[in-house]
Amino acid sequence: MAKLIEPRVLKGFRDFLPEQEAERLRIMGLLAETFGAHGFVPIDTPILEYTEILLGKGGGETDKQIYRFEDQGGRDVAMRYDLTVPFARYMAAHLHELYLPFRRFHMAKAFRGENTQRGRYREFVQCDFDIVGTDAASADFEIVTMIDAAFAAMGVNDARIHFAHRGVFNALLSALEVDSGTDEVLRVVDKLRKIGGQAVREELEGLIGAQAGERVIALVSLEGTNAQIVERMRELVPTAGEALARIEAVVAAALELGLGGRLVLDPSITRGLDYYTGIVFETFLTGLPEIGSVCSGGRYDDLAGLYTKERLPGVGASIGLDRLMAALAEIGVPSPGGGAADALVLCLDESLLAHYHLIARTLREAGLRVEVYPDPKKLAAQFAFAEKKGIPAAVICGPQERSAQAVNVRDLRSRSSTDGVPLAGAAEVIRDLLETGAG
RNA sequence: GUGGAUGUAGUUCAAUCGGUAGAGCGCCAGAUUGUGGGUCUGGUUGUUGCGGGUUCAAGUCCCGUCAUCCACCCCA
Repeated sequence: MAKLIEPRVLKGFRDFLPEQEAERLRIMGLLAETFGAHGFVPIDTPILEYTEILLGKGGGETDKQIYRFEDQGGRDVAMRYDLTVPFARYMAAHLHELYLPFRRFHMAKAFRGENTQRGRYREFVQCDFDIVGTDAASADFEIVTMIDAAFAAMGVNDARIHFAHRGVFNALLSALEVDSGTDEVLRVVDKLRKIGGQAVREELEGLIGAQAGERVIALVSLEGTNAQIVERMRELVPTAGEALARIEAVVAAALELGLGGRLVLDPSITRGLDYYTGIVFETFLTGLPEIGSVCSGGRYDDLAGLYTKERLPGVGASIGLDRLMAALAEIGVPSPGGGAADALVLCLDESLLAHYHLIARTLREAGLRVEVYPDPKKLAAQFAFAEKKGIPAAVICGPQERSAQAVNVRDLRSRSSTDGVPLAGAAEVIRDLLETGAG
């Protein structure tokens, strides 16, 4: 016998069992609905791109993590490591077939060859949504409401959207006459919550000197209500008028729409990525902050500058679906679950197979999801199968019921049967059964 | 990529100084061939992640490797 190949999967890549995959599809469905309700349209792009398309924008670290190889035609190709860069190429390629402002969403897998950790995989699903072609505060705020609506749709009431504005930070740095190593400064500040104020102070001192470091710390440590923080920012960085006006507009809109409590102005949010130029977001679950941001994004003033001379400003964010689901599983946010089907037609006698499929079709026509068991196994085994698969009802029909044009309906949760139900009335009996169980 | 921890039955976990790998739960069969959650009886479960090495003898010690988790880095 040939030696068996071990059925293993690569580090950071995963198989999904039906229950997990169903849950993922369910959440993606909820997100698609939410996005659609805001006028966002779906797109897709290839997983594989010419390497030159993907490099260049990301910067050194992402370049190292990229999956790259030569294809069968000798082309230098790479797998997308996020959805934003391919989207930039997409906009440059199709600008003339589209319209502005363009709102799109894109839920798909991305790949990074970095080290794994809980909620961090090498193959992961991102759910991106962006509004391209406008600088308006309305678009910034719309992304906030979208994040809020998306988490609400998923049944997560635990999410806090932290946001800040790059402009405030840049204004402070230029007032301090820091013009080199600003990326470094951003990265250090980004770690504030993680490593603490003292560690950040020390690192900043080495980068830009003690005095400038103190001013930066003063800005990023601000706490209080959103309005209070804006006031203090105005005092600390008087030259950041435009950015502050944008922040105020978003804060005011959030207050008016009643999501003030879930939107937190947090000057320590900077985002390491250097293409952000305006507002930036990170979303945390209050029950599990250590898993990191489950939805991040921000405003960029030129999305596709590498591929077209058209200037395309935009704002968007991305939900890390795998990380989010890992977090929800850990916190224990219940998912409605729901069985694979509503009812299972049992098999008592192989010669009745056509009748079993007729019963199934009748029930399906009444709107139920029905599965037919193929083998005439012991009833106990068929019940156990249904239970394992999460099917709540069984339809039992032997020769006697068949001649009476009836079936027996069994509630697999209460283990009680309703015998002699006319076939025409079976759907209703099952529907009642489903409702009592749900309540 | 760097540093650290972990890896034993389907699952949760045990195994002393290196000395025949065990238990609960689950699973299978029967009491009960058309109605399974109870009880009883019997039974099953292992390349100890994988590959080498040391040893009379390795789950245990050593080296390598794969995977998971933690930190750094980066990020969703």
